Order: sequence, then C-alpha cells, then structure tokens
Amino acid sequence: MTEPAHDAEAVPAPPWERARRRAAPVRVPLTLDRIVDAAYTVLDREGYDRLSMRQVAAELGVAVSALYAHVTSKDELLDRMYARLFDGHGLPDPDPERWREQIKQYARDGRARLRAHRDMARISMARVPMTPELLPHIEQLLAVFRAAGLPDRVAAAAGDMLSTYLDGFAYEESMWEERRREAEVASWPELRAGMVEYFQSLPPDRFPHLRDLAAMMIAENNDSRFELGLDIILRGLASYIPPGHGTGEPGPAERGGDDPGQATG
Amino acid sequence: MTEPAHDAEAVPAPPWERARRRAAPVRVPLTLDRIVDAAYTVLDREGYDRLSMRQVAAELGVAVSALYAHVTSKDELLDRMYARLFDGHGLPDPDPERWREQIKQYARDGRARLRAHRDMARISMARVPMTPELLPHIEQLLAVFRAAGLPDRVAAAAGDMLSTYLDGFAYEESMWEERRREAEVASWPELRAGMVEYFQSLPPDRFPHLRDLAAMMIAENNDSRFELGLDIILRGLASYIPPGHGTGEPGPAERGGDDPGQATG
DNA sequence: TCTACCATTGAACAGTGTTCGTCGAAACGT
DNA sequence: ACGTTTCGACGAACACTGTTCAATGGTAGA
Repeated sequence: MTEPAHDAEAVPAPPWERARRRAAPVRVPLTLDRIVDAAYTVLDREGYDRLSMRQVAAELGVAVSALYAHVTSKDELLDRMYARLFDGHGLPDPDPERWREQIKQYARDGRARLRAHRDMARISMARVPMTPELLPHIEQLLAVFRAAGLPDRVAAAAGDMLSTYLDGFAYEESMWEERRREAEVASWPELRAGMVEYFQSLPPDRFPHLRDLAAMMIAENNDSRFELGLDIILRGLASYIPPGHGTGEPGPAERGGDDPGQATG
Repeated sequence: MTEPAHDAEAVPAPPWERARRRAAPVRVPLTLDRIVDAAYTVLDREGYDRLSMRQVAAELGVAVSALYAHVTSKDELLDRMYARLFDGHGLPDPDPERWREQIKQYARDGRARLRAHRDMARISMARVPMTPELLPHIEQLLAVFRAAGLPDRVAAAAGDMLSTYLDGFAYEESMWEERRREAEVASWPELRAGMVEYFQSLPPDRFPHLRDLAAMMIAENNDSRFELGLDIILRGLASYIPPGHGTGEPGPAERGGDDPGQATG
C-alpha cells in the first residue's frame, strides 16, 4: 500500500538539519524487509502465479533490477518469505502428559500461518524445512516426541510426517480455493453443494461408497477434517509408545470412541 | 533434430501406390498421445522447470503452435500426463483380513509410479485428484476402508490422508534429488554423509536430540522411512475400528515385528 | 568542495505461454 | 480427373517472465 511516514520525509531536509550525523534520507531506503513486505502484498492480491519480481518492484515504486541488490534471485526472496512463517512460532517445553495437545496446538498454529497468506502453502511446500533458522523448531519437536516416549526411529520420522501433513493439507486447501475463484463460484458452501450433488448423481451400482460418503469427503468446514487427520497421525504415533508411559497410551485408550471432541476450530 | 524415417517417405508416392485406400501418411500424424510421450521424454531429460511447450514441440520436430490443435493449454497437457499415472493402477477387491497389506501395496505402487518420472510428484501434487477418470480409484479405496470396518467419517478422510502422504513424500524425495543434482554431489549417500556430519557438528547443548537422531532422520534408504510413515497412518486408522472386527484390530495384530512393544487395547 | 562509493536505473537478453493470419496438402464432391 | 473445401501445421508476434550490466545519480567521507 502507501508507505507509512512518507509525507514527513519527502520534503528536502532544511540546512540546519545537516548538523545531525545522519539526516533522514529523502527516499525510504530499500531494505530486504520492505521487499519481503511488498512481496507478501503482491502475493495476497495477485496469487502465487502472478507474483513476479516486476510486480514486487512496482509495488515499491522501484526498478526491477534494484531488487537484485538485496536479493540474489527470486528463489531467495521466496526463501525469505518462507522464513517469516516461523517468526514467533514455537512449542512450549515438552510435557509428556500433554504431548498430543501440544503437537495439535503446534499444527493448528502452523495451518493458521499457512492460511494467513494466499498460496503460502505452495511456497512452503517447495522448500525443504531444514534451513538453519528452523533447526530450533525441529529440535523442540524432537524433544516433545521423545519425552512422550516415542522410540527414536519413530520420533525421527514424526516431524517429517507432521510437516508433510501440514503442508499437504494447506496446499490442497489453497488449490480448492483457487479452483473456486476461477470457477467464479461465490462461496465455498456453494461449490461444495455442487460437488456433492455431482457425486450423488453418479450411477449407484458403480459408485455406492462415493455416493454414501460424498458429503463427508467434502467437509463443510475443513477444520474438523484437519483435526481428524491430525488425530489419525497422533494415534498412529502413540501406538509406538512402549507400555508404561503415563498418558501416551496407544489404542482405544483415547476416550470417546468414534467422534472425539474436536477442539475449537 | 532430424525426423526419423524421413528419407524413405520424402519421395513422392508412385502412381500405382495411389490404388491403396490409405497410403502411409508422409508424416506421422501428431496426436495427443505422441505429445504426451514427448512431454514425458522432455520431463525426464530436463526436469519440470525446463518442461516447456517449445521443448515438447522441438522433441517432436514440430512448431509450438501445432500443439495447441490437440491441447488447449500447457495445463491440460500436464493433466494428460497426470492421467497416465493411473493407467493400470488399482486395488484388488476388498479383503477385510488383509486390508492393511492391500493399502500398503497400493501406496508402494503409487510411490513407484511417481518415482518413475523425474519431478512427477510436482505435477501430481499440483492437481486435485478428483478428475472423472480417478473416481473408480477413489471408490475402491473407500470400499477397502469400509470393508475393514473404519467408521464412515474416518474412511472418508483416509483416502485424502493417503494421497497427501504419497504425494508429499514423493515430492520431498524429488526435491532432495534436485538439490543433490545442483549441489553436484555424485551420490545420495555422499550428500547424506555431509548432512549428518553437519548435524553432528551443532552445539550439543542446544541441539541434543538433533544430534542423536540425525542419522535416523536422514535415512540411508527412503524405503524404510516410507514404510514407517505408512505404518503410522495405518495404525492410526486401525485405531478407529470398533472392537469385534476380525483382523483389523488395532495394535500388534499385524505380524512382522516392527517395533515390538505396543499394547493392544 | 571534491571524490569515491554504491544503490538505483533503464535497456537488453533469452526465455515463457498463447494467439492469429497464412499457407499447403490431403479429402471430398462432382 | 478436376476443382473446392477443410483442417492442421507454420511462423511471426504479443505480453509476459527472471536476470544481467553499463551508466548514473545522490549520499558519505575526506
């Protein structure tokens, strides 16, 4: 949008201000942060396919080539955007009694961050989550899993499972969102209704299960679908905890047989 | 490059050949199938980033615009390539006794297909797996899950879980493959060794778990990592089967001691 | 005030997906 | 056998893309 505090600095600095060591520059200096900000603005407005260096430059009112003084390539810019995903995103200290809820909370937060910017999941999916800035996150995830009693082999795989599920789910969501957009259907419930109707119209002898479950497969709100998938993974992980570990007991120990209370979406 | 079998057919057909109803055409006709073939050739040789309409046209020795007579856009071409993934790919009839092994086999086959062509996972990931040709696949997946005794809500989510895991895992694999390629490291074990060494070199007080599990996180062969993730999901799914369903019981019912101790409900 | 620096510029290059008017060679009707 | 019609391939063009580079201008230090 418009640069904040611009009007105050656009006027030439009066001579007596020159005494100050560093007079405010006439133009707000181009920094990596401002570039990333602009990139996010373009992303939200135009989507990933239209996110181009030229658009970002235009957003800043600057020549394209100016960006390359602060960023070596578009790929690096995307990396910087990706890094922002994790600002202030972390896990509390491991609590074996509540590890499932801790992981769920972490995943919910992660999904919310991915949804906060249009097509963000596509950017996230395309980078490997092992950059140095993320090492503390991986470390703490491992801490939680090990404290819960997961065998090392399983703990080592659990982080990847979780991040794959997170990115994959969000990616899928954003794809449907895009499809809705270009189908020019106003709302998601409307698109959903059309799809369910389509599945119901299939020949019953060839697609009995699809007909039965159509309404469930295309959930009204993705939140409960997300929670269910999360639960499936967590139950699977818990099943590897050797007996004798407090609350992390596997199997049907989890109360509420079929419809476990899905936490607030 | 040069058209094959050109010299034999470039000469004008002698008059007596005209008697044949359909003389062999001077040029092999351009069909959608040949275009998809060529696209796969380019994909395997150049990778997804260099897969362009012009490259495909060049592969066929044809003008770019000629492709658009058979395909409305590059996106449709990618769709056609995606559709090939499922040729002859299917599940056997549901067998509640062996549903886990059936699903595993299906997933293994799926992963093999994704790995058969370079960057195929990137194409697969970017399309929603609900095109009409795939409906029978979804139907049969649902059949297996329901026969196994999964509650409808869970069965409806299970297919998505599986395909997200499949695509996500293969996508990640192809990203590492690409990274290895551009890092100009000869072999995967070599890259792996370097990464493990890097993790081991981290400050032990800040990254104890990462150090411990580095060698496990970056598995020597991805096969066992894939199987483990698959098992986690299947165990999670199985935990939703209400008691009283033959072999589909959660817990150690599945023979093949993966990690011994886990309590049955 | 002069100079040296360096962020910014505009133009250019080699690509991309897609469109369009033209053309040539088969296919058809006579 | 000969027009004529039809249709697919062609080449050029358009509006983009990421990236590079010599030239430039304003700022900071001497």
